[in-house]
Amino acid sequence: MTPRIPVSVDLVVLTVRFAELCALVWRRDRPPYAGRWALSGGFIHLDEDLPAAAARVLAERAGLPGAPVHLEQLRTYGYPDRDPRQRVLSVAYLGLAPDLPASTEAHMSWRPLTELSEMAFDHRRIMLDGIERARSKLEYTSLGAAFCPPAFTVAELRRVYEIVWGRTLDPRNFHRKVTKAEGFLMPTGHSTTRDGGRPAMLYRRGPAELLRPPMMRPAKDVVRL
Amino acid sequence: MTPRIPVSVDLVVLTVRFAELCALVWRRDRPPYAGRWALSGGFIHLDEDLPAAAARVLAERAGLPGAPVHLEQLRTYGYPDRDPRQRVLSVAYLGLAPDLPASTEAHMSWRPLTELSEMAFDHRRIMLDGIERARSKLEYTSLGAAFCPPAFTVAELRRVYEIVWGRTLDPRNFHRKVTKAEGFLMPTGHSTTRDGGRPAMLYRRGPAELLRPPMMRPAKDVVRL
DNA sequence: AAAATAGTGTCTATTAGACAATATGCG
DNA sequence: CGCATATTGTCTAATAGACACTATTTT
Repeated sequence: MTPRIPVSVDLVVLTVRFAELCALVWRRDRPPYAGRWALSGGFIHLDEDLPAAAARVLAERAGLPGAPVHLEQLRTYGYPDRDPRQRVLSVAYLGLAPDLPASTEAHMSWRPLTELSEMAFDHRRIMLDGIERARSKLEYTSLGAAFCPPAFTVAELRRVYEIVWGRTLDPRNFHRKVTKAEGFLMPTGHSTTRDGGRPAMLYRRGPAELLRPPMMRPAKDVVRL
Repeated sequence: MTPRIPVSVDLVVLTVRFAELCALVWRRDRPPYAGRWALSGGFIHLDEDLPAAAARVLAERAGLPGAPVHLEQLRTYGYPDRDPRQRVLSVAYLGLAPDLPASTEAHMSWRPLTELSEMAFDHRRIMLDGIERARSKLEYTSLGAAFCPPAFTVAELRRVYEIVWGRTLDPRNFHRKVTKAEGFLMPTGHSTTRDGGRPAMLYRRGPAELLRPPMMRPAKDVVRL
């Protein structure tokens, strides 16, 4: 007889708003961990693929149906006591989103990391793993643009990097790096003054997914979480 | 009622032998997929942590108890039809091992990739994901040494890189890179002539896990699998 | 000595890091 | 104009890629 285990999908959905890295969470209203912040999650259905379950949780539980969120599998958490009621295996997904309104209907809200020191279950560990994945993916992929609106300026992209990495970056060197990286940015032909000052060119995400050579975080930030 | 699913752990254990990248596999002797190569795996026990399950499968099913194998979680595969008998969720682990004898008792053998074009279930996809993980980890970590014996020469480490990446590397530039990388190699004070020619210094793995800046694969190999 | 492999050095191209100067909007 | 931000450019340091040379063993 093979042991069978309940399996859930939990989502670490990150965005950048008000110059802070925020996660999409809700406040539990019943035990266990009543009053603590929790990631959105749900049990997978018996005939459901994992990416489909993640998309469903994003739409139904996280309240972001159809939103342009980059979703990728993060890792699986299976420590037997992670849920005190019963053993639950959790396949965590990482979502990177532009600054979208949180669904009040789904009781979700964006909270900066500083407010999330106490979370339900092992959700803080999962969230920290997601943040570290996001930080390292900005180094060697073009995923930083997933935090931006469809058309964005180089400075807006730079602020994403600065906030996710927690370091200021030289605007001129950053500009050189991303505009010279083949396929990272596609000019839209338009510009905007929404950031003040001289109008900035607007770009869309290009087809390139990898950044070669990578843009390394300044060494100070390489410390483990 | 929450749906419960059987969960297995499958192991992609890789090594370098006879100048080839090899995976540890066994030949299935019953349906489904009778006669095909399969990864070692097993169902997780009800009270067992995932790393513990992976270690147990490595010892009992893969026949490598106590062997110095680097194990890390790879990813989770959950497509409903991946096992035709019943839905099984598989948490895959990647193992990197030195050239160890395969256990005949466990009916395991090391097979080069070229022999593994047809495998049971989705094991080829899992194995390819493991290989891609290994290839990319060689770029930015010191894990190449996990394929080597406890004491090894720079040339032996270089051959690991060459075989895993499928590219020849310049011996002098490689030597400079790894010997100047802080904490990658620790001199043992001994040397060996087992590779012929002038005696080579023997090193042990150093404490560093990350290689900064990374050693990038030549661009030709960056293509997706 | 010849062959084989290890290890060091040198030159150059590329890239990152620091920083100056110019451009173009707005109030 | 004066201010804010964008964009281009320049100089320098670090690193990678290409390649020559010397060192130390075995046969």
